[in-house]
Amino acid sequence: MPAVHIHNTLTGELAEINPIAGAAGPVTFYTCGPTVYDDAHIGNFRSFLNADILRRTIELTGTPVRHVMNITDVGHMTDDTNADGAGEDKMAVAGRRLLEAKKSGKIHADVAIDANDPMAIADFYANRFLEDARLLGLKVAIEAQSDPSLMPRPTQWISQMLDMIKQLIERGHAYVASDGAVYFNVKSFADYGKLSGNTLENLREGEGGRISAQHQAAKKNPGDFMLWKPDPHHVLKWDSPYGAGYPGWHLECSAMAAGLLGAEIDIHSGGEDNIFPHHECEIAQSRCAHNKPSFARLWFHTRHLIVEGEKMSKSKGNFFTARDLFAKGVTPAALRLEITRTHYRTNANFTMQGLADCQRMIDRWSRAAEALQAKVAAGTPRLVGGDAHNSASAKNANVNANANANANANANTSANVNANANINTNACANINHNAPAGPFETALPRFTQALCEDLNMARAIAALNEAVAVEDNSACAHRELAALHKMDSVLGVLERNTQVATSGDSDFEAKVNALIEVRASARRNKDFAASDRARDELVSLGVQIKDGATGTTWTRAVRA
RNA sequence: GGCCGAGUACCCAAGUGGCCUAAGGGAACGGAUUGCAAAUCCGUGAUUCGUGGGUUCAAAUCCCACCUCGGCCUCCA
Repeated sequence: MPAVHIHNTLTGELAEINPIAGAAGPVTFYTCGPTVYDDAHIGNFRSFLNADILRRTIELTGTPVRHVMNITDVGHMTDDTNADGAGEDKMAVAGRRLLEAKKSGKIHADVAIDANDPMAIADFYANRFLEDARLLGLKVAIEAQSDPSLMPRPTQWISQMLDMIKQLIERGHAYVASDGAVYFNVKSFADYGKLSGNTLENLREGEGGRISAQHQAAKKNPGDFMLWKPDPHHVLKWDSPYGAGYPGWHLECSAMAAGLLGAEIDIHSGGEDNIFPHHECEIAQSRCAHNKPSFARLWFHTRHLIVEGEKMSKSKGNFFTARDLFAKGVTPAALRLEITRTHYRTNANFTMQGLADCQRMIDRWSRAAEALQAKVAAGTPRLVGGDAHNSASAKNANVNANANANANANANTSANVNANANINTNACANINHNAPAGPFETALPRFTQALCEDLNMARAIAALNEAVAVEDNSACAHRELAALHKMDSVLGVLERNTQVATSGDSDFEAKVNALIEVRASARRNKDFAASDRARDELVSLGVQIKDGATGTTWTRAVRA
C-alpha cells in the first residue's frame, strides 16, 4: 500500500502521514467545523468534504482514522470593529434572522423554536447541518449518530477551556489585562507566525481594520489575542475566576482536540481563512498549555470555492447552501463530486454546468456498478473449485461485494486475493481467483496512487473513467465490483445518487406517473400527437423522462 | 502597503524540464439507436498552455517583467 502524502501548510512541503500512534494507527484528525448560526453553504462543505476525502483516502490505504469535527454553538462576535472583544453574538443575530425567515415563509412558521434562546437556535441549525452533512456522505457526521462525542460542541467544554487558561497564566503565556480580559502574550511563544508566514512585524497594527483602539491599549502586544472576555450582560456567559463571561473563540478547538484526540494530533484541517488567526492561535495556546513540541503534525487547508467565476461571500449573498441545491433537484452525489473533484489547494469554480458534468459521470459509474452487480447475481464468473455457485451466494452478492471492498486493499496479486478468500470463506465462494485482472482492478492501484499523491482527485477520477470505458468479460465480476466499490469508498457517490425528496412530492409523483401512463398508452396506440403532448406537459412540470428497456423512469430536472 | 496562491480548448480540469503534436469529463458536431425526442453507445476535438522577454540541445513546466483573478493581514470553510 502506498503511503498518503499531503502538503503540510506548516512546512510548505509534502509530508507522509505517519500516525503518532504507530503504523497501525489510528490517525488522529481534527477538523474545524461550522458555526451553526445559519445553514452551511457549499463553500463550507468544500472544506469539510475535502477533509472527508483525506480521511477516506487514509482508510483506503488500510489505516484507521479517528476523526473529530466540532459544531460551534458559541457565537463568534459579529461586529468587525470589535473582533477582539465585544460585539453582538452571532446566535443573537441568527435569532433575528430566524424570525424574519419565518415571516417571509422561508422557514415554516410552525417550526417550534425560541428565537431568543441561543442554544435552541444552535440546535436548530446544528440539526440542519447534520442532515446536509449525512446526505453528502460526511463520514464523521454519520459516525456521530452512534458516537456524538466525535462532533463536540464548545459550550460543553467550557471547564476544559478554563483549565487551559489557568495553565497558560501559570506558565507565563497569558495575563489578565487592565480591561479585565485574559489575553495570550504572543511574544511568549517564539513560533507564533510560523504557520501563516506572518511575523509580528508584518502583522501591522490595525491593517485589517478590525482591532479596536480601546482593546489595543490594554494589551501588552498588538498581536495578543483574547482567551476570556468578562461580560456579565452577554447572551451566553459562564462563571470564571476572571468574571462571568465567555471564552475566546480560538480556545474551543484547542480544548476539544486535546480532550478527544490528545495534546498532539496527526492532522488538523480547515479552510484557508482559518490559517490566520485561528490556527496560528490554536498552535500557540495548545503548545504552551500542554508544553509540547507540536500541536498538529500536519495542517491541511482547503482553498475557497468560487461560484460561476465569481467570489462567493455571505455578505454578497451569492452563495448556495447544500439544501438550496437539493431542492433544485441536485443529487447529493453530484454536489459531493463537484465540490471535491478540483484539487484542494486551488480555487475551485463551482458551476451548474459542472454539477451536470458530475451527474453524468456518476450515472455512468452507477450503470457500471449495476452491470457488475447483475453479473455477480447471475453467477457469471467462471468458477474454480467445487460447488461455489448457488443461489445463496447470488443473494448475498451485495454484502459480499462490500465485504471484499473493505478487506481487499490491493487485489493485484493472487496472493492478496487468496488471503481475502480466507477471511471471507463463505462470502467469496464464487470469486474466480484465476480470472485475469479486469479494468477496475487494474484501475484501483492507479486510483489509490493518485490520491496518495496529495489527493490528486482529477487523476483518480480519470483512472476510474478509463476503467468504465472498457468492457472485459474475462474478468471476475465479483472482484471487479469489489474494486469499483473500493474506489467509491473514497468518492462516496454511488450510495447517494438520488434526489432528495421534498415535501409535497407524493401529489407530484402521482401526477407525473399518471402522465407517463397517458403517454405510454398513446404510444401503444401509435397516437404520437397525444404522446408528445403528454411529454411536453411533463417537461413543463420540470420532469426529465428516460425510456428504458423496462419502461419509463423519471427524475426532477435540475433547475438553474 | 506586506505575505501567499492561481491563469491550460467553448466549460470544468490533470500535467511542474524530454514518454506533451497536453490526461479525464462535459458542451458542440457527425454516426448508431428512437415513431420523433430524451437517455445510451461510437467517433471528431488544443501544433498549443495569461502577455512579453530570457535560460536550455529541449519549456505549459525554470528565471525576469507585466496583466488579470483569488486568499490572509485578528468575523468568515
